[in-house]
Amino acid sequence: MELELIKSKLHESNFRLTQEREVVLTTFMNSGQMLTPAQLHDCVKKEYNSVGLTTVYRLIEVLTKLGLATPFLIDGEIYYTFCSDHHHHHFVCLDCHKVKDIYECLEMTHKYDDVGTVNYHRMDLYGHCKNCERKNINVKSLEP
Amino acid sequence: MELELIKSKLHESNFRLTQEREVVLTTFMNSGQMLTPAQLHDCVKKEYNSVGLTTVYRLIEVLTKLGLATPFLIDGEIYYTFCSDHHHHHFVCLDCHKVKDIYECLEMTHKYDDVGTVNYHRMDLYGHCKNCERKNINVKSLEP
DNA sequence: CATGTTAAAGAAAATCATTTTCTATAATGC
DNA sequence: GCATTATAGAAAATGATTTTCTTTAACATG
Ligand SMILES: [Mn+2]
Ligand SMILES: [Mn+2]
Ligand SMILES: [Zn+2]
Ligand SMILES: [Zn+2]
Repeated sequence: MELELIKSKLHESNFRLTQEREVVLTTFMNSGQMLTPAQLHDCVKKEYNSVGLTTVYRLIEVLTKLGLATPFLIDGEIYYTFCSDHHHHHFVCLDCHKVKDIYECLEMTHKYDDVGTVNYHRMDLYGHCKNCERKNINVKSLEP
Repeated sequence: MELELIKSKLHESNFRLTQEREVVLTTFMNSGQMLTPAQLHDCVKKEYNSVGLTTVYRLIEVLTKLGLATPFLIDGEIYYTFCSDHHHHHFVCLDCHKVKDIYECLEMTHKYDDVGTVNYHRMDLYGHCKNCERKNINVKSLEP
């Protein structure tokens, strides 16, 4: 999903397209991983300097409301990842925190009619991405 | 899952079975819903009085480590529900916060080998339980 | 391209959930 | 019982997030 499309979505909802938002949004989208607000703030500071942490919090709030950011609760910490607003699932690497979208959905929702009305569902897979797998093998091979 | 089994699990891990823990644990298990630590504390106070909030926090921490409590992130709040430690999925009612276990699992994990190694997954269904569905229909029928 | 309107930025302060500290108590094993 | 040690609970500390307030800049309008 490209920046221009997101910008038009913000625009549609009467949010202004400030320079700060564009900077944070670009960093967030390009990271490909889940980040805490503080981590995102750090990433932004590396490239551009001085965007307030408050501004980062506020953008994450806006994106979450619009369905463009998804929160993950890992070990008591809340992380966010940028997301398109079409339904999909996620694979999260527990090492590097990279997130991969999984667009296959078994649409199993209807199978659970007996519990009540299912409005939506989410499925998260947790593990280790191929990149980190490789690294971990190399680390192990160095052990005594 | 009955109380005695949980108690033996705690015991195995060298946790002491205090009166306070038994009280909080019983309340937690019987609630059938997800609760914030503060909400659980309130529930406990209704029946027995005076168990410290700190104690509630500590029990939730212990249970989570043992895989006997599952956290849910709903609208920025972290809720916990008591859980058996066998893999299963959940249906959460967005009205009353009751949680239903779903023991069917499609074991689809292997299908996603291409993203990396999947250690575990979770699937959560969100909606409205039959009880709340009924209530909501009644409420609607009262509208002008 | 002014200009008025208003959302948003940022700094500082406030809030509030959670954790830590410390002492007294009670659970456990012998 | 008795010694050992984890835990309860009160109070304080911490720290993430939110709120407040003033200044700035985005946007619509003509
Ligand atoms: Mn996504
Ligand atoms: Mn469960
Ligand atoms: Zn990885
Ligand atoms: Zn319900």
